Amino acid sequence: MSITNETDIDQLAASQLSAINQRYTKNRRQLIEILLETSKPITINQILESDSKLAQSSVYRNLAVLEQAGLVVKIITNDDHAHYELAEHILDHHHHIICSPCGEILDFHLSEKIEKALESSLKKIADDFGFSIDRHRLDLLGTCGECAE
Amino acid sequence: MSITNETDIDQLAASQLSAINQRYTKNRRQLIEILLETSKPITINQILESDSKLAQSSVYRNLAVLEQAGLVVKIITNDDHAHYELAEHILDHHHHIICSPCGEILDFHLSEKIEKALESSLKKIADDFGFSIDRHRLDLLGTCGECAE
DNA sequence: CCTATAATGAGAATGATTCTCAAATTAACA
DNA sequence: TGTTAATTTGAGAATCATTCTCATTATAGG
Repeated sequence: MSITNETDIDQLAASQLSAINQRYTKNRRQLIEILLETSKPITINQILESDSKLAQSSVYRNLAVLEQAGLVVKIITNDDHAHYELAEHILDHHHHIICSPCGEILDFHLSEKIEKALESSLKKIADDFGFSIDRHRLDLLGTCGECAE
Repeated sequence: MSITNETDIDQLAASQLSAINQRYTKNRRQLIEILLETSKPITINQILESDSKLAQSSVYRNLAVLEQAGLVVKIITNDDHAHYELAEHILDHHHHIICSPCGEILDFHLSEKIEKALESSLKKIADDFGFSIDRHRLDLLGTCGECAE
């Protein structure tokens, strides 16, 4: 269900970007690559620290463009810095376990059974509220082993 | 399961504040009252607009204190402004349905059955990751009826 | 009523993010 | 493979929610 082939992702990225009249430039490709290499959501600072020569303003701008294109998801927590990762149709549907002290975010998966039950519940609830739903998100907030010491 | 009696909340607030060596002052009581009156999470601007004469810096400071005392929860979304509401042992355990266009947040409840199933799943996952968990949060992201028009 | 300590309010400082604009790059076509 | 028009880029300035500072005010406990 997840896409790992780089060519496929390039095609996907190009097509989703062109759908919103945006180009798949070298900078944007590099961002996709960095996110692909990382197994967890990362901050803009982490992207800038990875010797990528990307300008800060371009990273902000391009992550916003990639988010609009539906390729990237911005994750906001109580941490000062937003985290970014690839969208779920590229990775796969998952949730986040967040360490409040250090801000680190890791991905986890729910069993298919619970995920399904949850989704059908949520659908009903959205109807009751007259909302159309884009997605749901489930976060676990706590303290990782390292920060607990 | 939820507390609605104002006297009870005052006692609870006083006791949870004193546990972290903080006083239950007039300003802090007023914040609790405002949050109690509102049925949904609100922003600091909304608090300031409610003719409460509270100083902006005090509202920020006191909401942080109330959060540390475990009386108030700060809700961060993609909206620019954080939202605040009373903690779950005062209201009750619930989740949020968020309208991305307008930023409004409403509370919803999951059936007890699904909530239980979810909790036991999450407990296992936290163990696997070596995390100690404070809480989980589940958000529905979409567009409310009004914004859809 | 005193005194020590904590809380308050006004405004300054911080810092992540967004905006601006001249220079560089790209797409499309001849 | 030039030429041109439109988009993207990068450096730094601007924005704005939030946090900090500090003199003043309120509070708890003798």
